[in-house]
Amino acid sequence: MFSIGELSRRCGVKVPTIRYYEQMGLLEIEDRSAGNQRRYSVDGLNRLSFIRHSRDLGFSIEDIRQLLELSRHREQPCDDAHNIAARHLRSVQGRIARLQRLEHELQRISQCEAGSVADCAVIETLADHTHCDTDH
Amino acid sequence: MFSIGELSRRCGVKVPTIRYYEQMGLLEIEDRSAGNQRRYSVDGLNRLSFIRHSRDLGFSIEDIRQLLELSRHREQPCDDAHNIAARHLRSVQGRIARLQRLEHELQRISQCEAGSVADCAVIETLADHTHCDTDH
DNA sequence: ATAATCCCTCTAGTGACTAGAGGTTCAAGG
DNA sequence: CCTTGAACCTCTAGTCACTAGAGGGATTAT
Repeated sequence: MFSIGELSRRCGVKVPTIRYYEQMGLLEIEDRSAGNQRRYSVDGLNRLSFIRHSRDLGFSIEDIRQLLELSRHREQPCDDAHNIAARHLRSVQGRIARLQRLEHELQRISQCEAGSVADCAVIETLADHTHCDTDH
Repeated sequence: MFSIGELSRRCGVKVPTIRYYEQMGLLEIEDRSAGNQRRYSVDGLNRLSFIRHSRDLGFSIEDIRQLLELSRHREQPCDDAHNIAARHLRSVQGRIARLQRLEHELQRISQCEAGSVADCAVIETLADHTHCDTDH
């Protein structure tokens, strides 16, 4: 049995975050000490690792709730899991594309060699969208 | 003089968002109608365009506050503006790099051809970090 | 027994909005 | 001039995934 602090150290998830996941219904407390402190088994540890890893990969709490539910039914088809992952992948790709457009524009306007605000491309471009290369 | 609704249409910023920018101290109201409604001049329109464009480029409200302040002093050197833009560019690049690692990993685990949860790479990988290629 | 560390619950704050309640003002048509 | 409907006003609360802090109780090592 682990205390919440031990679980925290083993999974690399902060203590208040563990309590937050519990509140969100991702992680049940299996037991309490006589003095009302949370006690976890290796099951809890595995479940929290799953949650942490999913969060690292950018899945939302809601996605994780569904993925956890799916993972409990080992004989079911895994299409739903694939759909969740595919949707998330598309969202990540969309964000990358958008950020790359921003990167391009920021690089361009950062090349300004002006000395004063009056001629500065950064300020100028922000004030007037027509100075931009791409949409964003 | 424009009403807040006109400003909204011209700048493509929603009405509550304009009021939010005002509350954040980015946009002052220049005038009010007899019945207490906001009235803006072309100055307000330019300022809101600046704000909107900066937001489109991903600058934070705090960054925009500083950029707006800088843009008022046309004779000052523009090093500060460049620093803000450069810092933001680095942050965008960092986010791109991280998202690309996620993309890679999500693509990899999405290639799973298993039919059931028991053998599904998506679920498997989430449960066990050692199945990953890269850090994230 | 005591001190240090851990843990408990509860509330509120973050950023950049968005939604809604409940009421007032404006502009156009009759 | 009067009515109607759209637009406007302020204020509060909700979003997401945490994080910080207050004010207390439990556990563990000495």
